[in-house]
Amino acid sequence: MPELPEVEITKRGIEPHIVGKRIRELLVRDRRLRWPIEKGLEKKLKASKVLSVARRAKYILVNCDSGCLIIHLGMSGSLRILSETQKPGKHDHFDLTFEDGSILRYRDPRRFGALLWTEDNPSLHPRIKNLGPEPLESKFDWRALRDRISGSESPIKLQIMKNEVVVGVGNIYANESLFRAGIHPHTIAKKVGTIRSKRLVAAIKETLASAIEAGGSSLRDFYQADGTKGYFQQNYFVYGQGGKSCRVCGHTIRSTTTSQRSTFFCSNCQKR
DNA sequence: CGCCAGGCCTGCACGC
DNA sequence: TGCGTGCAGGCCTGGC
Repeated sequence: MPELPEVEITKRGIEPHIVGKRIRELLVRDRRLRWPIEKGLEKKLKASKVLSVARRAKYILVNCDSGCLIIHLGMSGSLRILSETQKPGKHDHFDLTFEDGSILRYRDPRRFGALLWTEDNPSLHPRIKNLGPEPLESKFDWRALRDRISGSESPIKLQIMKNEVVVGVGNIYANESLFRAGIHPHTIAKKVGTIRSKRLVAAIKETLASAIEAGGSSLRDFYQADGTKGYFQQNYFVYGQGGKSCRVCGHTIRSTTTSQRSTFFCSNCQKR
């Protein structure tokens, strides 16, 4: 499943192949994504030019001269560049084809992803305007975190997974970041003070940055933008490691549930 | 074959 | 009653 590092890798992967190109057509095979692809989008995109590609949270923004495509990969989505026509698979729901013959192909077996469109500034789009800070930007610091969680009685793990607190931290990296910060996932958020807020922010940044550097670790169904398989490193400290020995201290990694999501932690390394 | 994973929006339940 | 907050439900399908 693409988390922020995978989305960033995908964005970097497609960017050089589509910026500056003119769109031949949008070919939609199945409109039924998380929100149906709006009717008539094909017409709006015809002969548009791609100006730039950006990322906000887990959304990929394809800026065109006629408006902005907003792409979300959901849990099983991927984008890749094809240099020539290839027979589409069962879950290849749309293609964006270019005048030079190349194709940006979207695949998403579970259809939790989305293709949205705005002719406004994309930062004003309803899906984007209420998002919290980007984890890798300097604006996301311990004060920003503390200001958003200081009143909360809910577990810190839930807070860092909330998009209003910080974007791009899904279940895998929430578990990993809390391990790196030495904080038990069920710690009540408002009990995380200054020192631990600093540690947690640093841990989130390190965890995400190193995953991006590694080329995007992920679950099975992630393909890199060029179509080769992702690295599938899965050398996580705690995520998916229930019952195994902690790589740092040797204690057994515990697994539990937090609001219906799987949670992993080392009870020796992580304190409440 | 039944269940689970995952992101994230929506709607409900709860407490002041 | 109203509001903020927390949390469960639902979407979907491949893989165990």
